Amino acid sequence: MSEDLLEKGYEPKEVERRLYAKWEADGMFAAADSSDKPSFSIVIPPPNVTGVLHMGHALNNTMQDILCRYRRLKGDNVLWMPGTDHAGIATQNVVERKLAADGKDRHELGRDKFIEAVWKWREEYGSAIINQLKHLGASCDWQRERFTMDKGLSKAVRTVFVKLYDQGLIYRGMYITNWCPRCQTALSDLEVEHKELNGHLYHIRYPLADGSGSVVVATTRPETMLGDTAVAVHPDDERYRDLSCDTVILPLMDRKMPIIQDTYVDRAFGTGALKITPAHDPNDFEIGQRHNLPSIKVIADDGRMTADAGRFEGMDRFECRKAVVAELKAQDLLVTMDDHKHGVGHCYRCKSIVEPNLSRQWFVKAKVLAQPAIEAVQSGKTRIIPEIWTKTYYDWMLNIKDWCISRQIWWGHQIPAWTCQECGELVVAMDAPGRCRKCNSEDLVQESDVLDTWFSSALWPFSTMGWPEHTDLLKTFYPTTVLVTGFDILFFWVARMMMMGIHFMGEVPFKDVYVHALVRDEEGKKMSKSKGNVIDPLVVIEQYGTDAFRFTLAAFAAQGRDIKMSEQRVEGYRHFINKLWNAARFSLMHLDSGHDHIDADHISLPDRWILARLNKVTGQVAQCLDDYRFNEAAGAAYQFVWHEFCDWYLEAIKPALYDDSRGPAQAAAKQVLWTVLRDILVLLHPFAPFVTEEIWDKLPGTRGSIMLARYPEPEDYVADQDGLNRAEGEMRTVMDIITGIRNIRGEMNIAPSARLEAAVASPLDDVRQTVTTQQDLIVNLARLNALAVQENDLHSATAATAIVTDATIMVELKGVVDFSQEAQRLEKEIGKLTKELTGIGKKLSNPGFLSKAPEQVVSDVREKQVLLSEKQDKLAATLEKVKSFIQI
RNA sequence: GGGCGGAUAGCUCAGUUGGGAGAGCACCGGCCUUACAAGCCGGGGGUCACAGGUUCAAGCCCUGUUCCGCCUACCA
Repeated sequence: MSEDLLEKGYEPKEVERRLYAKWEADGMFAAADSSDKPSFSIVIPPPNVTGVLHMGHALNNTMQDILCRYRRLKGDNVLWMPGTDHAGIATQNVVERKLAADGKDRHELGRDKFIEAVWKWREEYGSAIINQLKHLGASCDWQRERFTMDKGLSKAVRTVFVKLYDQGLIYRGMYITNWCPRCQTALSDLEVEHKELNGHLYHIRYPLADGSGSVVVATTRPETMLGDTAVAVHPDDERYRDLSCDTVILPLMDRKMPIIQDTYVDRAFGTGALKITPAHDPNDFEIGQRHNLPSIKVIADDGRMTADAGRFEGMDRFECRKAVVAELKAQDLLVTMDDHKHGVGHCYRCKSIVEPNLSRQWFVKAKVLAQPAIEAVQSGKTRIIPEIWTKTYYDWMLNIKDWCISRQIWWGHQIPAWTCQECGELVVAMDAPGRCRKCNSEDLVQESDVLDTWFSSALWPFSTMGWPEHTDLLKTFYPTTVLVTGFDILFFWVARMMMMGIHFMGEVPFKDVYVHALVRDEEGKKMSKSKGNVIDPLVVIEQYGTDAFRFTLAAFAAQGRDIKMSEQRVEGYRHFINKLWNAARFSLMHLDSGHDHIDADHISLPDRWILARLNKVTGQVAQCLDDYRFNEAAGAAYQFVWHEFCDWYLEAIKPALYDDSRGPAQAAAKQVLWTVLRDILVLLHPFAPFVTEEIWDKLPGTRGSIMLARYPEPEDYVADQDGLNRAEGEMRTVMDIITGIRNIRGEMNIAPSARLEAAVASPLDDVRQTVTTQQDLIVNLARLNALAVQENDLHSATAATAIVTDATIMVELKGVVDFSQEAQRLEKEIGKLTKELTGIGKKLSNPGFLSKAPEQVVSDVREKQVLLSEKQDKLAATLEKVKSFIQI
């Protein structure tokens, strides 16, 4: 017996800490810069440096880790590139809040000091999420960890910016953008969250300048009228064709402005007259450009009214709205005020209501970059899985708008552009130019804006591998094999990586994109702090162990469906981990050495059967993982280990293991047990890395980490493949017989301790032979006294009968049980058969079925009908006997 | 407004070319059978949302309806 017996229960905490440290120390996660092995690479979706591990991270990284560990076992050179994102606005907000707690704000500190404070903050707290990933078991190549603000990545960012600018794909200009008055920065369209709010639609009368009447306009934001510079109507609108005057007077401001005609106006909405505020509405801005209208900015960057708002100056924008409405009412210019539901943009970071605002910003001409990114997916260079997301991807890419990349914050990559203070020349360059190239002045000032965080993330697949240098790493691992990500950042991130990767590397950044679902709470709601329904993965890990948690995530990760997480489910998989542990514990009691050979001449039916099953299941699990069907992979492994290996195989070989007189048969059983357990560990390792490594370490005959093991291949076991395949059928018969007897026992409440007499009858020679050779096994697992094997059914009035394929089982019950129970049991069984036979009969009496269904299907159904009705007849005959016996 | 997904056992969900409705948990009955009571053995339970259609045959394909959920959008 092995000396390394396992403890009675698996205690994950200590094991996880110890093994992870060892893996890291031994460099088990390290990728080779170049290698003869096939390459497999994943770049991690870099978590925000401010982040704490949530369920989304846990799922996302568990999947990546399963793939990486699996590919290592398959023999690949695996790179899992880790890192974090500087998360511009998010991080700045966090640090600002921290300053505010000390009664300070960033403007007091100044830009340089503030950035210093952010770096300091990052040093202190920024590795939190990395440590949490380690708790999850993530096998990232930590030596290569990157940060979107580190030196190399910053260089990549500047290089890309300069190139795109030189190529005319980046430009600067005054445009309407989404503006967050709280964060005081522009936001991209994607960073705005639209929520339906109950507001009002105000109808306001604008008098005609000649006093002959008025035009009524409708708006949801009356305060913006202070910045109106025109009223627009549709050119074909009859209502406004014959106005006596083409000028109106803007109420409250007494400003004359034109009535213009533009086809943008929807005649059916409101009154068909649209007030135009070029400085505060994106559509109005475009109309304004078309008609050369002036823009008057009445809402300042901080959300307060400007001097151009006249007497409303200094008011908050919402306060001003009330004031404007009140004045309009007083002047009898407010025609109606209707309830109106409409979408309102909110800042995705601070949830403030976003204000469309006119400002000078930098943009990327996205359409040019999008086209090749569309084609790459169409041609299959990049596959999106599940495929359903390709349509979403196309839709967005085809309608893509220019990407506003400048942000008016301090934390981020400062835009590498300088303006000459003498002549106004704009210089875009990698580094600060010493002099103006035009006027030679030394007085150059760098843009204060920084880049959108997603600009640097877009370069992640190649910037982390050393680009713009031509590194071995890039050669070996770019394009990456697969990107694993949630659909919530499909546009933010995936689409932009596609664009940048193709543009700068000339190749797609990843061959596959696996898009997984969201993790929700038990009721299917999104987890959020405000709802208080957040389940902390670290708490789950603490309570149930990492392996149980990972297995749960994998088992529930069906493609295209959100996961509802509850602790109860994790508990179920903890049981599984414990089951594995105990199975290993049992095995180790009987294994004292490794085995590189199986004595095929002495292996038993259960031995051959479990090898055949292992063979199939390893192939199945591998195929599922290759197809990103994590739940099926986990399910197949679970079913095999628990319900085939533990429930049947281990029970079946116990007699051989305990009986030393069996010599070669015992030896063969140990060889098979060792082999199957070894491969089960490897099979499960990607899902449950810790417990498998811990058992591996205790398993005699294994050397080094399980991470160095080889994933089992079909030809690994015995040469006799036919024998293996036959074993499945033979074992099926044996198991059916055992289950049949157990069923009688259970249904009739016969104590397990009661040893029974049973007989199996079959007209088929090979069935009888199987049963005869497996007599001991059946006697043992069905808890019999003796088992007779015969050709013809033996009708006993005092026996219970069960019928399985090609065999009849009889269990003698005389003196054991009350026979009325057996009559009831038989009636129930016959009832089931009758129901099934009715369905089959209907089918077979349908001429359409007989003539049109494939021959195979028809004959299968016929065969089944014969089988079932034979069974029914036998049971009916038995029932008669039992009844007559009762009457006696 | 446009688009997408879901509706299957009490609960959570699988169900990949249309051909015998499954799992886990929960529930009921019986077991401390020398790895495991975090276990073992057995069992009950479903008009596959609704209405049509295609087909010999539909949980699966088509059309429509209802109810959830999500994404997206410049109707002031």
